[in-house]
Amino acid sequence: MALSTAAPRPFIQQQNLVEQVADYLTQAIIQQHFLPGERLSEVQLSRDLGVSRAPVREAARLLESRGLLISKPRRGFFVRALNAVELEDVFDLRLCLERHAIHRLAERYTPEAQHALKQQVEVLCEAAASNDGTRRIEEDLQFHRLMLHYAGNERLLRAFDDLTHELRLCITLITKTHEAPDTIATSHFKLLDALDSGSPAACREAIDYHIGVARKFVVKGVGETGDSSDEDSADEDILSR
Amino acid sequence: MALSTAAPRPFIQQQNLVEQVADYLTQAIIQQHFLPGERLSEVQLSRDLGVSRAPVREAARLLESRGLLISKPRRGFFVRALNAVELEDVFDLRLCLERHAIHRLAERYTPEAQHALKQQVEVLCEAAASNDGTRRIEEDLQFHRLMLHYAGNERLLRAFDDLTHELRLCITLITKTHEAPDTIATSHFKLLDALDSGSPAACREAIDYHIGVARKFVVKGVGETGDSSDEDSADEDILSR
DNA sequence: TGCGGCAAAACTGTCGACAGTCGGCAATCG
DNA sequence: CGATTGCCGACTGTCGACAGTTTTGCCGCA
Repeated sequence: MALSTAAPRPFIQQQNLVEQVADYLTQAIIQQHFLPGERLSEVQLSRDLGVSRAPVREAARLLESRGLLISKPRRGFFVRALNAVELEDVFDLRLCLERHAIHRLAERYTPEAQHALKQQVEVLCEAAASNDGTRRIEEDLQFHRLMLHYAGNERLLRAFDDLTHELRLCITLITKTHEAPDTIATSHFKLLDALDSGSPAACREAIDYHIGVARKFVVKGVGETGDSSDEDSADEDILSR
Repeated sequence: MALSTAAPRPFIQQQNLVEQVADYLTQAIIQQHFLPGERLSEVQLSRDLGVSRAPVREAARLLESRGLLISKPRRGFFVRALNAVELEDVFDLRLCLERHAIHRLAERYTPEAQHALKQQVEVLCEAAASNDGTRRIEEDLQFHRLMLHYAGNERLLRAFDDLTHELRLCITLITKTHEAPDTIATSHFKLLDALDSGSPAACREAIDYHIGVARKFVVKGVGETGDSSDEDSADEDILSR
């Protein structure tokens, strides 16, 4: 577990078309170039991107597994639209994961982890002062990702990453109702303090407060806006194992 | 939210080729027809199943997102092999999810949920008496799935389902070291009692004990057997956001 | 003017094919 | 005899095409 900071990747920049298309689609979705509920035409995307339909389909499947798209048989792919309930569920799960992570982290709080988190808070504060709302949120998420990482459970981290993908679905909504810069800073400093104290109760309280504030801001922003479109599905595939 | 116990699937046999291939691959993997670490040839699968490579590729991507396969660029798909650490992580995350779920469930414990869970425990006891190890585990998982379902968070349920897919990866290992039939029964009755009591502490204690026992059995079964093959990956894609 | 039905267009699901790449094997050189 | 290099086979990544289905737009009719 050395401090592998440098990325060993960019020897040659030959990544799959699938990944490229997936990245493009992800960016397009979170920047709302494709609106929630909108249908994505495979052929049109193929034409626009200058590739065939196969990579587009596979990229779309990838994004479906990440919760950014939804496929309906014989109908194609649609941009996922989170309604208020689904968003509440997302934050509830996030609370579940982060509670667990911060407890684990408190048990194995190395100086390395402490340093990395403090540094990220500084970056976060810097970003918070800027006007780039997306960057603010990304740095915020990165701080939490670091927490999950140093919690020492790869699978837990993956579950968190899956969640953040869905969170990014309504990132533009979040930017509008995000906390004030100084609130962000103090809120994260509280997390650091709780970790320094090593008290499980303090950690839980800090993370509960933190997620609670974020949830309040986001859910407030959604309201009735991003409702799940024309879903006629009452409760379909529930319990089908 | 009616009690839809029966599987609503097999109405018409005409589901996507992708799903059919995915189901076939899933079954083949958990029945160890494909061994962990084994490479899957797309063309061979296409020939064997009588379909073209496109559905096979998409199904493989689906299973990759579920953690059953791993794709290496230009190399193809390989059956995922969980090592001891990864399995520990899986059980740690499962504990995290189920703790949260049982707390939520205790807060909204309806007679309907109570009835469904009791019924499932009966099915489970019946299965436990049989010799079908796979069925025992499936009914066990189904009980927990019901708990997650009645916890009232769809996203939480999805995270759990993702986990169980990975759990099924070593289902044959689990069957060999699974708990004794009567132990299974009492262990689940304890969960029901804790829920009936409505005490968060009791719920937490019951679920911790329950998962802990399961973890012990499974991890013991893995030991050095299912190690992650020739993974030269020290710590690659960590922290690459 | 509004509505229902029909035909055409567009789209998805699936297929076979081609090119670039990777791994293994053999021949060659030190 | 061991290591290196070039070649060959197999396979993946990508493409264009076809069939069946869904959607759309138009036309006739009330």
